[in-house]
Amino acid sequence: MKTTPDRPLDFIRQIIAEDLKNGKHKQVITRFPPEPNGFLHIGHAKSICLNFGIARENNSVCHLRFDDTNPGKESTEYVNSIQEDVRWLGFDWGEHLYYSSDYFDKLYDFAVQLIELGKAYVCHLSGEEMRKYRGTLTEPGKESPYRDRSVEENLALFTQMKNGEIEEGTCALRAKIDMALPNIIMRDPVLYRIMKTPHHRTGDKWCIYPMYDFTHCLSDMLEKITHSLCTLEFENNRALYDWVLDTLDTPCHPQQIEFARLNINFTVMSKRKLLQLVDENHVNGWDDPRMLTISGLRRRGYTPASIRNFCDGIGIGKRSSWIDMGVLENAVRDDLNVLAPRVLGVLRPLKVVITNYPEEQVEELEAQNHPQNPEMGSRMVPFCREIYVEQTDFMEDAPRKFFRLSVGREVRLRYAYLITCREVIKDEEGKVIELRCTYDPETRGGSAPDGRKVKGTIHWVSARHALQTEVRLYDRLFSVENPDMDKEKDFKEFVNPDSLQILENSMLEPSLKEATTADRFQFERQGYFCLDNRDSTPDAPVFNRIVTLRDSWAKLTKKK
RNA sequence: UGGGGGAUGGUCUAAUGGCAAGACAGCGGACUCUGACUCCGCUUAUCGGGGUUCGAAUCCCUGUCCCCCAGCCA
Repeated sequence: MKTTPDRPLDFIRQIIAEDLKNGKHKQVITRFPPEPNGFLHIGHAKSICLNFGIARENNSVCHLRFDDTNPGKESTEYVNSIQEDVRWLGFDWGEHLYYSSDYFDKLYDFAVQLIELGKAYVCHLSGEEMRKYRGTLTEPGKESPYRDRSVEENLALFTQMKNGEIEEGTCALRAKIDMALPNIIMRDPVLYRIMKTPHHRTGDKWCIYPMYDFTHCLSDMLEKITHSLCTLEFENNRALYDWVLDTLDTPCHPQQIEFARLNINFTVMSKRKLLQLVDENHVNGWDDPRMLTISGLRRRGYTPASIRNFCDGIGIGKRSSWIDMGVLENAVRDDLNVLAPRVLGVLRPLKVVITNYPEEQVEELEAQNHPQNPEMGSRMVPFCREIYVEQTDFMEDAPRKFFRLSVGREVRLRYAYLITCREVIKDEEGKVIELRCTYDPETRGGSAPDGRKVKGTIHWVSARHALQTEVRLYDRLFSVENPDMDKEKDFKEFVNPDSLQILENSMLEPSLKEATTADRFQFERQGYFCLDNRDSTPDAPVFNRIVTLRDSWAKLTKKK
């Protein structure tokens, strides 16, 4: 993994480098603060790589902190999946696992302090009323009639709130700032609300819970975070972050810095929308291989390194941007190209009978596991009279540049023989169901002693030895670049109906019987594949296509 | 409309007063027992208008466009 980037620092790393250089900080501490209310997705991966990456580059630590201040939406199921995902991505928080809920006692004390300072009050405005009092973008708000309660009264009321003596929704603790400020966030924001909901960690202990803006800055401060990195939509909240820390006169004051969140085209990124896709069965769960959740990517076959490389490659900036899905796909290809052993697998089989090959004969032919890397060795693949080739590798009326099978044309069977197509067998409906070919016994291994050039090489599998499997081909989940763009239509109307294609009759070379869920393969000329970690069984293997190979032939034919 | 941010090829990122660079995409070519990989070449950008300066993507003024904020969500 890269620890010293060979490119210029992004603006956040520049700030940090400067802070270190001028002695503002001796070491940096960052944090990744997910709310445990859903599964992590590729957008979180960007933040994880940033925060843990910065810590690693500076020989420091990044805290994992669950921001669990809204018990109705949060659960330990999510806590566990988030830890698994961060670890899988290759990061380690060491001893530094924290929960905002660990700070509830301290947070409560800080709230009391604020009241004593005359900087917070208990407000009995209803939600509806509070909205009216808040004003609008252009008009200032009005002060709450409860704003000038005495410190004693506020203290007493806040204690009652804490003790469960007040019903949910009847009042809330608010900061006393300024109802006329143009930044609406600062118009006496709510700090604590009553919620008689048990918490997944603190149980029934609390019936008041602190709001994000109050919790986050103080949690950062308690953990001595130096740089608190978050996304752009929190820019307005920074004023409140700073206000809380300034008025409480805390021993340290972390710096919040905002960066642009990740957007990728042909997908949606918000937890809310991902949840809808799951709940309404547009996909099969959070870990559906078409989902850009970490668990979905893992199941799809993406490597942690490919996701890290992707995140490092897209950069950190402040302008909202859209990354092309192709960049993500390219990141796995790059990684797998080096790592993945090559095998032969026929996705859509077409039977070929080699008429001049002895009926009972079987040959074992040597095949390289990775032509660019001889150290990965070789294996033996069986060959016999009947084989399968890819349906798309045969064409009846083939154009001149189609370097594959057609009557009268000669191609090379990868690592095997040169064969020539002699005859096409069709069923009653005219569908091609079999090819009759002859082979040249002099070309064993794939090269012709007379030196004749054969342009096309195709993959094949011995019919007698083939491993028959299910293969799942995935395509982009949405058929438009930005599913959210159309305000008239729901984003789910743009789900790509062909995003999952199941092939039940694929024929793979027999060595794949040994495959495990840890393996990833390149099916030559097709793409990268792995065993599905959920549905595959030893008796009925299921392979997922991680990503296709680049296909300049497909590109060419599409153009015409 | 008040406030907070942002604008560099098709996309993303760099250049921090001194030759606008890289990646992805695209196009063309070389190589090839994977139409893959690799390699070579090419097309394409500083939001508009003023100003400061020998020199501006960068500094100043001005305009335009885009994003965020009116949850007792985070």
